[in-house]
Parts: sequence; structure tokens; C-alpha cells
Amino acid sequence: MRILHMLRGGELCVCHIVEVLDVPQPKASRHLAYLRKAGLVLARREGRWSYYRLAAARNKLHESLLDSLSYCCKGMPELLKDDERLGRQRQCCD
Amino acid sequence: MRILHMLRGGELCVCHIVEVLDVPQPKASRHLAYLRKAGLVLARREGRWSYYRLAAARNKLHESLLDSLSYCCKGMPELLKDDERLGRQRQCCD
DNA sequence: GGATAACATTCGCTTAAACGAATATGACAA
DNA sequence: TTGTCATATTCGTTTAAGCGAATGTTATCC
Repeated sequence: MRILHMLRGGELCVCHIVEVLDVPQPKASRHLAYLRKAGLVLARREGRWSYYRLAAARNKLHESLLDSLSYCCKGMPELLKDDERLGRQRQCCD
Repeated sequence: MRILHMLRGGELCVCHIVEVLDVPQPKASRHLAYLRKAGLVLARREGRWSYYRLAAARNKLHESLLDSLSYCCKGMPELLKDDERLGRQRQCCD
């Protein structure tokens, strides 16, 4: 959920995601794999870096999930903090 | 989630909830207790029957959750079926 | 080609969610 | 006061989620 929420704003590389979530790298990677296998995110490799983005909706339910990402998460403290941390980080890795 | 979603339309008695969910009574009752303890629903006793309804939002997050109930659940197959079954049942227990 | 950096995967374990079966409670009815 | 109906709770087990630590892979740089 935190990852999907972060990706609303567009593509991010794994190092960003790891830093913002503040979790061990393998943990982030594992969860990215879950999301990939569920068809919710797409990965793009560029040299040593991997970039992830939200996948386009493939059905009604998926569409509703994407719509919900901003709408429903309003006020979840952890997600708000993620947003902040992400704001302070839009520079490296590009 | 299924219970909260059902209660959008207003108060329901436990027997309705059990029938629509199509689960054993103790299971429904247990989950109703979880929701009660979380402050998400309120119970009202009337003779042998108990009626449950959504609690009014107590903070921003709660408010967002309530808003989300209709919005985010669009297209979840199980919830759609619950809606149907509920429609066919608005008569007994009143 | 060896070292390193970025990311991914696997395995075994821990923790927590979810459940069924049994039992309890509380109200009403005979 | 006993029985029954609607609902609630408890307990022990099953099932699944989540994680850390170790290891694997792939690309780049010297």
C-alpha cells in the first residue's frame, strides 16, 4: 500500500523507495515482487537501476483501486510521512 | 469490510447480517465485536435482537474510511453479491 | 577478469489473523 | 422454572502473512 501510494506521482527507482519506506532493501524488493506478480506495477531496468511505476488498470476493480489510492488514503499518518520524505528526495538517482 | 459495506444503507439486525454474509453465526458475531471494539459500529439491543449501525466518524481517518466504503469498493465481486442478497431481504426481522 | 553496486530471490522462522466447536448470556414465552 | 431463541464469548488449533539473514544475479567500472 505504501509503495502504491508513493508511485501515484510517477516512476521511482528502488533506492528511492527503500529510503522513503525506511526498510531493508530485500524487504522492499520482496514487496515490489508481490506487486509485480499481481500486475499492479511495472518495472523497467536501466543499467544498474530499476524503476517502478503503476500499471494501467486492466479491469473495473483495478481501476477502482487506482482511483482509491489518493482518495482513500487521506489521513493515514504513515502515508503522509512517506509523502513528506519523498518530497525531500526528488533529486538523486536521475 | 463486508459488514461495514452492508451497513452503509443503515441499521441491520444480526440475523440479516448472518444470512447475507452466509457464514456461521459465531463468526459474524465475533467480527461484529471486532468492529465494535474498534469504534466503527454501534450496537443497539431490542429484546432478543441486536441491531448494528455505522458509528459516526471520530477523526479524519475514520471519516476517510467511511467515505471510502462506497467509493473504493466499487467492483469487488463479493460486495456486489452481498448487495444483491441484501436487496432480496429487506423484509423480515422488523 | 575481479571488485563493487543495485537489486532480486530463497529459506526457515515468527507473528498474527481467522476459524470451528463448544459454551455462555440474556430475553422472552409457556 | 424450564425451555427456547437470538446473540456473544472463549479456547485451542489452523492458516497465512511478514520478516531477517543469507545468497544469487546482473551490470558497470577499473
